[in-house]
Amino acid sequence: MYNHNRIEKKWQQYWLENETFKTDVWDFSKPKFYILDMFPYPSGDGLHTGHIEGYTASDALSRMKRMQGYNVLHPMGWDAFGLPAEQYAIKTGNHPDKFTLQNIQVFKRQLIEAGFSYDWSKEVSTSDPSFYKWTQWIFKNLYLDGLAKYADMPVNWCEELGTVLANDEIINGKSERGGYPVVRKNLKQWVIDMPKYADRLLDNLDDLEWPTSTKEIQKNWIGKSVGAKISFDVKGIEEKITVFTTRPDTIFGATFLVLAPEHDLTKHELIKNKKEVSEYLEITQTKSELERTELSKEKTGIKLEGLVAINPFNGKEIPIWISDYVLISYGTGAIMAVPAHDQRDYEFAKKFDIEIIEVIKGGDIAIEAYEKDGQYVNSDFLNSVDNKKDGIELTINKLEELKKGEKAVSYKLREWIFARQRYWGEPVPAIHFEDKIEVLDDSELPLVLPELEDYKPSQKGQSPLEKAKDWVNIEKDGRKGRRETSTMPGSAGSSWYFLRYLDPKNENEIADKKLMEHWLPVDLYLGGDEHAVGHLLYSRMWNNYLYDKGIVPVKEPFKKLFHQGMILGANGEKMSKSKGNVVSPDELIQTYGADSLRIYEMFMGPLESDKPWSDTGAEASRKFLERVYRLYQTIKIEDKPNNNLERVYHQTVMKVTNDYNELKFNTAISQMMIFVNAVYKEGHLPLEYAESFIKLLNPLAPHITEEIWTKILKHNHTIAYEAWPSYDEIKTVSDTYEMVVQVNGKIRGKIDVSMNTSKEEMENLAKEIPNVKSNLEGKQIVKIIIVPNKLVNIVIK
RNA sequence: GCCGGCCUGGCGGAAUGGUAGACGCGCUAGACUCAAAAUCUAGUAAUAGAGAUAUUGUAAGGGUUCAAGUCCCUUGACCGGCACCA
Repeated sequence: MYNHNRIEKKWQQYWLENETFKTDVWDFSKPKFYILDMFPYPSGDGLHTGHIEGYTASDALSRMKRMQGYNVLHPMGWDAFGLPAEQYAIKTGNHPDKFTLQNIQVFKRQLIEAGFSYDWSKEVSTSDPSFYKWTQWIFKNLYLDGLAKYADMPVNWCEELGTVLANDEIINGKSERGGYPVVRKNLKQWVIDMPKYADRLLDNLDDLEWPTSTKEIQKNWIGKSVGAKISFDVKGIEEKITVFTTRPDTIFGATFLVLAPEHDLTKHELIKNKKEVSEYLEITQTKSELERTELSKEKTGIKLEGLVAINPFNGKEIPIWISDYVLISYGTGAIMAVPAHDQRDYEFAKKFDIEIIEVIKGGDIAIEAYEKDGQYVNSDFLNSVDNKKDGIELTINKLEELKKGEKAVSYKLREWIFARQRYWGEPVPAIHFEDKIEVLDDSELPLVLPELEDYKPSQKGQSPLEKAKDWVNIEKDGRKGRRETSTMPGSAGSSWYFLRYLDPKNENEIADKKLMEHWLPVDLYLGGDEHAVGHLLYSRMWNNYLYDKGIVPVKEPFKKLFHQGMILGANGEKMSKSKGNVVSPDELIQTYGADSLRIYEMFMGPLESDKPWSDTGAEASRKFLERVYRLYQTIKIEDKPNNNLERVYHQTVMKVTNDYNELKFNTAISQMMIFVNAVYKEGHLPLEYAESFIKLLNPLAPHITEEIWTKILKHNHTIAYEAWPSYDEIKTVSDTYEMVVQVNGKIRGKIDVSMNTSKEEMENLAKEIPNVKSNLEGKQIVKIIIVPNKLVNIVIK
């Protein structure tokens, strides 16, 4: 039995005292490796098993890379501002300010006790003024460059949380935090113009080594559609109605237009049925987002009497309707409805008895809309065109000639709603003067969050900062103004924190340019997949923007991305307090030790999969480490070679090295187990192998290996920078192998032969095996397939 | 509805188109022990057989191939994302 508590404490202290893992970022003499973890928000719950999982993986890779001679940057910090941290504080009756600091202390202790090799001299916290000075500075620049705007627009309002929310913070019409209802509301709000970067965020994905699923999620979220904008004249008035459509070629089937309820024209004075229209608008406005998008519900709408649109090609009059199935936030907020070839328009037309004109043959429009390809009919100049692509192109060309339309793209990606009417965030560094808005000068940053006793959200849409009257009302150059009282969302600080680790104390810029040039991009970014459309999109956008400004030298911040899977409870369900299936890292470290916990979480299965927890499995990892420790105490370690172990040793070095690089820790561990089993069987261990094996195990079990390295192998300093073992690929293969003999693909025999036996010899040996012989009896050999150094397959008839 | 992923023993899982089940857990038997734990040894996909061996077997069905867990098609279950996006 080894005493994990004593050994682990001792080495954790040693690493801290000796600053073993402090990175000299200015040392450019070695190849760099920047390996980044998604930093946690410091809730009072402390670390959970999922944190340990991802952080162990990145830590193991960091430790190997150091031993391989890389200058490794492996930092950690705190996503300390934002809704999660603030909600947690409110829930537990604490002030977020001190509470956050307290929680950070707990997290840091836990990370140290797990044996992670972070360089704590690079620690950052998003709620620290010296950090958020630069968050505000980036915002200021976004504003000056027209990418941050104060605009009147429909936003997501959550009454319960007392704030607006971004689209990625809403799941199925409810707030991600707390699951409260969210409604659409028109409000003046700070937004960041994500759509402006939509194309680049899409195109750059091709160059990133990211999981395909994450790329797909981002592609879907950006939701690029190519089509056309078509402008319809409205009879008798100046205003036109512009619609966006991906199928301009179906325009001869457009039998009505539909406007979103929020569309400007719904308030036009020539509308005859104003009363009914405003009644309809009122009903739709009180609906929550969830109700409005209920798919199962029947379509509703109302016809605008007194206004008709004109088809630009044939002058046909087209009625105009309002319906909430058209969204103001997508395209132009108006569509041309082609009921014959769009199911939604079809349902609407059926319900309100509107004409349905078939323009593409192939379906039966008496039953349903036909949305596939086919020959054009009833379509004037398009009737002779035989495919969709040409039809669309020709239509757009004609529209352009008539000056009635043009090619257009539309995105689902919307503005990032950037303000929160909450206390715990970076103050937006802007002042509202009577005539205009101004952002603060660099010299006025950071704009420090005022201390407030009562920081709780109000339900009237006002920020708690309104209460800090002295702070809000200011006079500048003789003009009276009011500070913006909204704060920034949680994702603000996390959109650029990876830059700050390079140079966390720099007071003059985000980070020294030379450092950014050397260290960026992040070589490997590890974290959960729940940030696929939030943080991972925002930070890409900010980085692209900073690249455009010449501040950051790379377009994309994270070259390679990896998501660890979730660790589930033993019952296969997500760990949660209410289900009572949560396991606590503190307890596990106390019982089994950090090394055991690390080994177990890496051995459970592939890093990327969700895996259920098992108590016996955690115990088994402890037993493996015991077995290793016992091996070094009981087996004879001598400075002389052992041919019986040579092959398995080289195989182990090769497999462990390759698997670590690919984050396949489960198979690396099983190979180390195979090696240990082989050594026990042999009863003897050459010194070279003994030392190398401890190096191989060190990244996953750093404490026990440091102990063995110094106490048993008698070295007088840390193993952290010892050279990583090398292997000889030739020595990984034996000189004999088990040749498999198949008859018609079924195994009929196996025989040991020497490597590189000739094909003829292989065939002859195969035919001599009794069981093969009897299978061949009386049969005709059709073909013999020989795979050198592997197998013989005899095909018979 | 659209997009992506996944499905292998009792369990976690392993398998560059070439011996399915590595490694570990659990279980069974044995050694050690007064006994237990720990440790060690052997066994452990199913069916039949004392055994050699044979047959079946990677969600279901089909296909390609000398050879399929792996490639292709169809279907199903589960997980995730988006969803009245024109």
